[in-house]
Amino acid sequence: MRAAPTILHLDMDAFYASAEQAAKPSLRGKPVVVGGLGMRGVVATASYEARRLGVHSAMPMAQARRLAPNAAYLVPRFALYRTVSDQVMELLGRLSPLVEPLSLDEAFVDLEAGGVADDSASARLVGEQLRTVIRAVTGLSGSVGLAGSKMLAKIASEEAKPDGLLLIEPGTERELLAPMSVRILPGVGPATGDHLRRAGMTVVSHLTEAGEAELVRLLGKAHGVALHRMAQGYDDRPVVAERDAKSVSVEDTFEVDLHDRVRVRAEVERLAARCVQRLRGAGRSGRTVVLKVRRYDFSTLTRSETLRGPTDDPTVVREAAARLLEAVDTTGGVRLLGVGVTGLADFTQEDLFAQAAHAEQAAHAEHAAEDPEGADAVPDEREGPAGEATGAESRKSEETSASRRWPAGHDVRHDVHGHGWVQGSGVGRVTVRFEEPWTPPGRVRTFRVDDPALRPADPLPLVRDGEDYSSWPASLPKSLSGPGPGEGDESRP
DNA sequence: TCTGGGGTCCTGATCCGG
DNA sequence: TCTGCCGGATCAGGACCC
Repeated sequence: MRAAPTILHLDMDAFYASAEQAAKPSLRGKPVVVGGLGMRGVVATASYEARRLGVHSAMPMAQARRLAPNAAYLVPRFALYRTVSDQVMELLGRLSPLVEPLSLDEAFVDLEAGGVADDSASARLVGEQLRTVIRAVTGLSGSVGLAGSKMLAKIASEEAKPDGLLLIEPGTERELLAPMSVRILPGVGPATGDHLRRAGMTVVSHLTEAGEAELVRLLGKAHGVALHRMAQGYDDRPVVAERDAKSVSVEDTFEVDLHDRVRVRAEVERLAARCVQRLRGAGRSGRTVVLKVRRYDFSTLTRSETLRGPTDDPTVVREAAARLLEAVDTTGGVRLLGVGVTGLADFTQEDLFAQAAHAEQAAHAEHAAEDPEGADAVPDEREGPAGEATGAESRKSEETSASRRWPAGHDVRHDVHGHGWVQGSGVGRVTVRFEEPWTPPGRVRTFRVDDPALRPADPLPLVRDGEDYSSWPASLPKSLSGPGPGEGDESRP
């Protein structure tokens, strides 16, 4: 175990919801819920105001609406979140070459590898500066955990939330962990948590007392050994800067269960095309095609087929997925379909067999009728912000064209009233609130959905004319053995 | 009242070849 | 030729994570 707490874990607070509040002044201080708005949507992120009402991630949207009927409900805008995430990751990259992003809003940083910290004091200084700079650049708050390992750094940031920093001093790990719920350990979810609880183990100290042999007996080799180590605070997983994806998949849950076999087949073909599009976008090919089917009763099954070589040919993947579907009983209804590819290889290793098959097929039929690039993966109406977030929704739900063109929360611009966002739409009308991230809460107006003066718009940056942090963290002491940083943890760059 | 989408990793069963 | 053993590949499912 390393001595110094120089692994940093950053976790942006209620990221999607906070970004929406930053973009929409009228929502600040109010409960905001971001997630799928359809009948079968779930909560992706709830603002802290909404959490106080009992709303949390992964909760069915219908339940959230009952708990917080007056909250603002918005569809996710990944383009905006990715922009903010890129800004944050760029700042982290200035601290160290070893940055491991876990998602859009979370990452590990090895500060020692970056030469910016080698003890508690210097690590804390970097952490506090980072929080300050992130707030200045993005307008959002993030919580920082610092410890000697990834597991503890993550636990620390969790404990620091929201908008805080916690450093776990070396030597204090075990007593800190001892009284905590077993659920804080990575790898302990609902099932394992239940399992352990039935064996009388609810807190971390119970795990260390039980011993490795007992945990292996209960949970199996890999899980048992790993958990026993984690419970003692041991975790030597390194921060890994880049890791290759091992699979690519797409899936859709349908607003209403599918019963028509023809429709099911058509959806599988569509998903296969989308999957290949993503695969090609990543410059990869894959060898194993996986079909996923969730039935009406939520039981899920997968079927897979391994080809003789990696492929990125839409025809090959589509046909494999179709074959797999033939072996699945879908009577009773299908709730979800998914198509994935694993066993990824580099794009250059073209599957000769598939190439030959495709060439042969092309020779037989003029394929003007269908586009092998997967044109049917592109939603019918691509104009406007409805494209990315709700393209799939629009085809499978009964939504009106109004809600398709004007998704809740998306930005718009009006010739007369300026920049705003869609508060709601329906029965031929769209309601817009006109405000910008740096204005006071704005006015609400309603228009016809086909008002020519109203157009979709790109998100605005969340911060305007921020301070210049382009030289950060140059002000940090390069020589860590020198006089060292000041005691204050609020030293601004 | 229900339970998203995109991933990772592990386990156990089965098959196959040496 | 038969049998047993072993290891690798494949397949399906489950748990977990954000």
